[in-house]
Amino acid sequence: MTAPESRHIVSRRTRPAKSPLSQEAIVSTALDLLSREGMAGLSLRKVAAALDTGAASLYVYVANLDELHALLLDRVLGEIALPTTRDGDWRARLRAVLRSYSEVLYDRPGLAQVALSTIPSGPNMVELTESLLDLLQQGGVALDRAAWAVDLLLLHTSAFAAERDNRRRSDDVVALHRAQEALGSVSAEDHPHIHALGAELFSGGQGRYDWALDVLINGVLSTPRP
Amino acid sequence: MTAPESRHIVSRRTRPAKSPLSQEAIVSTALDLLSREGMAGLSLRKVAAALDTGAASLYVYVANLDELHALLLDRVLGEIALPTTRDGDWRARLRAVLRSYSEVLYDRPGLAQVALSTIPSGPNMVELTESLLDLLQQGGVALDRAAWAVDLLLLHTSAFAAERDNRRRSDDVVALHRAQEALGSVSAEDHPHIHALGAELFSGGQGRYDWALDVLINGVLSTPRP
DNA sequence: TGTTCTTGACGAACGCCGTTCGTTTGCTAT
DNA sequence: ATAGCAAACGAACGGCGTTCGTCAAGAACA
Repeated sequence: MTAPESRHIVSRRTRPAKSPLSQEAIVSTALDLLSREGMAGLSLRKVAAALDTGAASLYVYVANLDELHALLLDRVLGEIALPTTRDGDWRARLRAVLRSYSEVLYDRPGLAQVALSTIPSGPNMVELTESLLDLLQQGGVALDRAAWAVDLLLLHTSAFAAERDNRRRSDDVVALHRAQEALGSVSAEDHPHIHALGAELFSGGQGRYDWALDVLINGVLSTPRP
Repeated sequence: MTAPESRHIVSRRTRPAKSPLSQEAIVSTALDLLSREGMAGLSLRKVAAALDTGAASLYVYVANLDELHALLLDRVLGEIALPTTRDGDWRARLRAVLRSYSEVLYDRPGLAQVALSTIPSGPNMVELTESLLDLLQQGGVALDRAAWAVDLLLLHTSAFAAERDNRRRSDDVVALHRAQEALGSVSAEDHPHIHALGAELFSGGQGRYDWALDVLINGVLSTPRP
């Protein structure tokens, strides 16, 4: 018997096996599917099937697909390793948090796109935001500037993860090749810079990410808010 | 009679009215639909219907929906106002080009997302890339650094446009409100920075964009490539 | 205990979607 | 005139998110 609160979601948990369907169970199952097949292979119907029920049943716990996406995102954000100390190099810690954020997104194909099309408000996002604000503060960034900087850093990192994610999709491998050919075969007269660069335009993996992050941090440190 | 090339797509243009269906016509029609209803209201079936035909007919000129998206994107990039002079303030010109890029994406709801999930290789993208490389060069940025910077600037601007785009969707207006409440009601003890910021976390429209762009430019200028 | 009320579960259906297949149509070149 | 062939197209396949009406089971109450 559960507590006899006047009236509230009580969700008979008293059943033994065959998990009684809950938002948690739905998100967990969806996360499984996501890790294995990516966003493309994630649908309410498939999640429901994995839970051995019909899609309509999910709507008791989840308003719609978008909400499920947001829940997935916040769940995943919980895996980010947040700094446990305030000693030493704040910049390294900031880099580590953002790298962790990036990896966590990248590990779930398509999730980075969700991060870019969702306004997150889950508890883990709150935690992450607070951590980043603190790190910037440690770096001497004033709080109002840090507010904008956090948004910028997260936006950039999400976009970077999404780009990396795209490049591994087999469709886009073809597109990448097309792009390399298109940019590699321009005339030296019409497009001297591109011509001079050649394959350089597509170079750089991890190094490029690190550089971009330093660009942002340096920029934040040297650009006061209006 | 058309030129008697041995064998090639000849596409009987000899018909008078009722446009004979071509990639150009398809992209134009899709662009109409896009501007009016956004990406959400854009489907091969609707484009085909607007052309008074069936969806299957489009596959002669367009490999699939993704390719149509890429074609749309590059077509739209053609509207960007590229600089016509190399005199004066290169920074202002760079800002103007990127602002133009951003506006052009923002005017078509959902197109910014496409820019983030497509590896573009169309002629207008080539032109834009060359322009940006040139602008950075004018600012004294070495070519190899500029190559990475162009990618970073475009990625950031696309992401920013996508974020702005999201915020206007009615669904996300609700989500935004939820986020404001979630961040506005945290305890001062657990999350002192967020608490101190309050509504500040959501402030800033154009000013925020301008600041972010300056962050990037300053960062690029002060961060050498490894 | 018996009866009503509430709410989770769920099958079926609606209206979309991208893409494929097989066929028909109409021009071109022989 | 006819053969060849690319374009056009109708129909269908399998998938999707979401809604609706119904059913069943536990809760609340008499």
